[in-house]
Amino acid sequence: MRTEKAPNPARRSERSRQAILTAALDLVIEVGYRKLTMEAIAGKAGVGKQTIYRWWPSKGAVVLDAILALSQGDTGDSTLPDTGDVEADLKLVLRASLEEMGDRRFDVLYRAVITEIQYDPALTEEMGRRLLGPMLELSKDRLRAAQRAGQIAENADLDVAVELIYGSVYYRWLLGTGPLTAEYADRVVDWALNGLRPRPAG
Amino acid sequence: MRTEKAPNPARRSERSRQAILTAALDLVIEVGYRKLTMEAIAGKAGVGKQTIYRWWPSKGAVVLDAILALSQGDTGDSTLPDTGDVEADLKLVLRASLEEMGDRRFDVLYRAVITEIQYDPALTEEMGRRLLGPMLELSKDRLRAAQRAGQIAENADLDVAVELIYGSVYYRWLLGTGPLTAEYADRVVDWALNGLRPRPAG
Amino acid sequence: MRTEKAPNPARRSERSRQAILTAALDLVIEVGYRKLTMEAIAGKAGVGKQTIYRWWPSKGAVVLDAILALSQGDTGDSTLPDTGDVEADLKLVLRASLEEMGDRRFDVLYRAVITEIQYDPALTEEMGRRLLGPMLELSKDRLRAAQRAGQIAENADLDVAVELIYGSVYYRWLLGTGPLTAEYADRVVDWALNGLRPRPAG
Amino acid sequence: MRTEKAPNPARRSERSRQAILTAALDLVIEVGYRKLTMEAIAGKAGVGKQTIYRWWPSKGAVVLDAILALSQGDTGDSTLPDTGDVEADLKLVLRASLEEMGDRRFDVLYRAVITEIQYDPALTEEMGRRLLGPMLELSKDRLRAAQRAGQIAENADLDVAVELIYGSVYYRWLLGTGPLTAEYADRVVDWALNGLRPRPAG
DNA sequence: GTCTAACCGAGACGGTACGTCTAGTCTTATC
DNA sequence: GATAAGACTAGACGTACCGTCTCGGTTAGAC
Repeated sequence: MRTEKAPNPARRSERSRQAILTAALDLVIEVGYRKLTMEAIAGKAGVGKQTIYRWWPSKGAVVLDAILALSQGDTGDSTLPDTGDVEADLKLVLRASLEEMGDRRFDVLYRAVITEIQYDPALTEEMGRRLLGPMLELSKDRLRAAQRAGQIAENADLDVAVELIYGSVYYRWLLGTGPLTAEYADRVVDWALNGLRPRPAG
Repeated sequence: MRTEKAPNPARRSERSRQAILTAALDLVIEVGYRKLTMEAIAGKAGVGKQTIYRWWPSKGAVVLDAILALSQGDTGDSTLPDTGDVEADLKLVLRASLEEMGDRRFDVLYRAVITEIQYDPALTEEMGRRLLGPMLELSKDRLRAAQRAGQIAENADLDVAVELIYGSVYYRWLLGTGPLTAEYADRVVDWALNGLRPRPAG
Repeated sequence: MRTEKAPNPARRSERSRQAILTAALDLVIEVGYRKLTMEAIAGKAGVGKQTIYRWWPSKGAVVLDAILALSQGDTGDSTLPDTGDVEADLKLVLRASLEEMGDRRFDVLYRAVITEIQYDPALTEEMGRRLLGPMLELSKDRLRAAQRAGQIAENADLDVAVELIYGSVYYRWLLGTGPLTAEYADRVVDWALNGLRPRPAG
Repeated sequence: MRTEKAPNPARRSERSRQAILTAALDLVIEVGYRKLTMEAIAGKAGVGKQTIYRWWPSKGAVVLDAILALSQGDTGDSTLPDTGDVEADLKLVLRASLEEMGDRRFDVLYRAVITEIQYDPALTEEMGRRLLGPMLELSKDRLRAAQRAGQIAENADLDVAVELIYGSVYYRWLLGTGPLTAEYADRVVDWALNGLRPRPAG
């Protein structure tokens, strides 16, 4: 049996933890994920390397934690806007997402994490649980409200619906198959919603 | 002025080129992309490192080339099946894609390339031009045929349509937000197509 | 002015002191001096590292103390054997020394300390005062007795004499220039004594 | 069987070799052996660490090589002075040795190597073969000449003789049991030679 | 059919970062 | 206040690869 001699979290230095996350964030934005090194993080944070390795298993885990600390509360318990017009609301939200993706800092950060989760199931799970899951859930909530309002078919598959929408923009963003414009966001929402609307009796 | 002293492609050793691509492919599947090294490729291919650097700028470029060599002809001039039933045809095609994604070798290889293009615009361009573009075009061709057959609305936005479909499955595949089952492929096609069908007049 | 905040020796834990010295001794013999670490000593002694640093300035000081505790009393107030035959007595003593040097535990321990005093004058002083000085003194005492017995010249330089003898064996032992056999001990005593004997008048 | 993939000495960079030895020498004198690090040597020599590890197994091996390179030729094929008076000649030589030991650079360097050979048999062997052996041999040669000249007994044990002499001064030097003065050198030679002289017949 | 420049395999090189280890200090809770 | 425990900053360890740079040894047009 494996007895790794786990460190005692009660003794953990909050000051160091903060310094590491902040340094990681600053550096990944400054030099990019590929050129981000544990040594640089430790140096900038004024921390021994061992302190990083004690609490995180990898560079990717540090950066994911840093991002999560950043977006903490963003999706905490908020909801999407609900003006009564689901199409307008979704377009608004999606345009905001695209705008984020156009922000260099967001772009660098999220590409880093998404790159990393390709090779680390534990990170994938955490990413899904703490970031992507809540985000999709928000949209599903909005669609559910639309369902109750009769704007969307009773039997609509909301899981698929949100993935149609977000999948499209992530596809373009990650694979670079086309420009990420607000106009594109609108078209995606248009055609995705088009299939969700209640059918006239018949 | 930049005088790179470009190598003369006429003198390029075809034997070495093949050995490098084969070695890269074998190794990336064997040890994963992260642990793939230029030295290992050179060693396995029985080739000097310089020979690799002479013809490729980076590890990612080698692997992309290796993949492209693999899938050469796959999408060359073929078309998607056309049984007259666009829904069935697309489901068939999408199920096949998901099956590929479930194949460890494909999975490792494609994640490697997609990871890589996040940090290299030149690779992104090549990937889009030689792999993703043609793939999307095939589906659009099939949808155009469906349009002609009246199964899909005249004004349907086919660019968006194919990205709704492929975006969904790539989203799940890359972000790990859910299982990639054949049943899921069907649901995606169902709801994506649902919005594309011609509306009854009025 | 230097205010080191010296610890209060009155409160020193005798139990810890013993445990540390014992652990140090065991470990240095087990793994060798180079691989001996303060952490290992602390761990084996069931003692905090700080407790070691509080009472000893360095690893070498601990080991020297451990050795001194070991050989405590050995040279305390004893004398060398005196059978009346100074040559035989010295050979006996020197053979015993060589035998010790052949004992792995003694060897490891003493090499450790001798290594250490090369870089620490305080340790050198302590080593000389508590270990080497008394040892040389014993031999000088025996030679003085031989002088009184007329076996050794009145004017013989006893300081030099004992260093001729011990210097030879330490030289071989530390520099590895030849085997440390009993026969070698005899030859050393033979030729060293040879120059010390009283000259026939003239 | 062990196949370490040995480097090819033919390809060895002489420039790097020299730079490493010089840097090691400078640094060991500057900061002492204990604080000498491979990284510092590499840095000062303008060399990758791997280049050091490729050709030397340890820090001690580098320093020994550096010293050997220094004293190259010193003992190459030279002989000790021979004025006809063996006592005077040996005193001269021994005083010179003591003077060296008083030179801080020599002192630091030789203590480093002697420290090191306590833990590395391979270094001990090399040290003996290339440095100590030749040195002792020189003195033995001089004593042999004295034998031929009738100043030393026919049956004198020259191996023991030189070790009596050098052993004494190394003992004081390494164990710090007394001052290393020219006067001490004289006394050592006096009493060591005293036992070697031919006995008057009878 | 030579010549000769470019490519080739090999691998040493100067570097950078890795992840581990230990030093010596600092912190916390216990006795 | 000394202690056991152990987290902390610091920095060297020895290894792995990077991408560049020689080295001879082919090898393929140009003469």
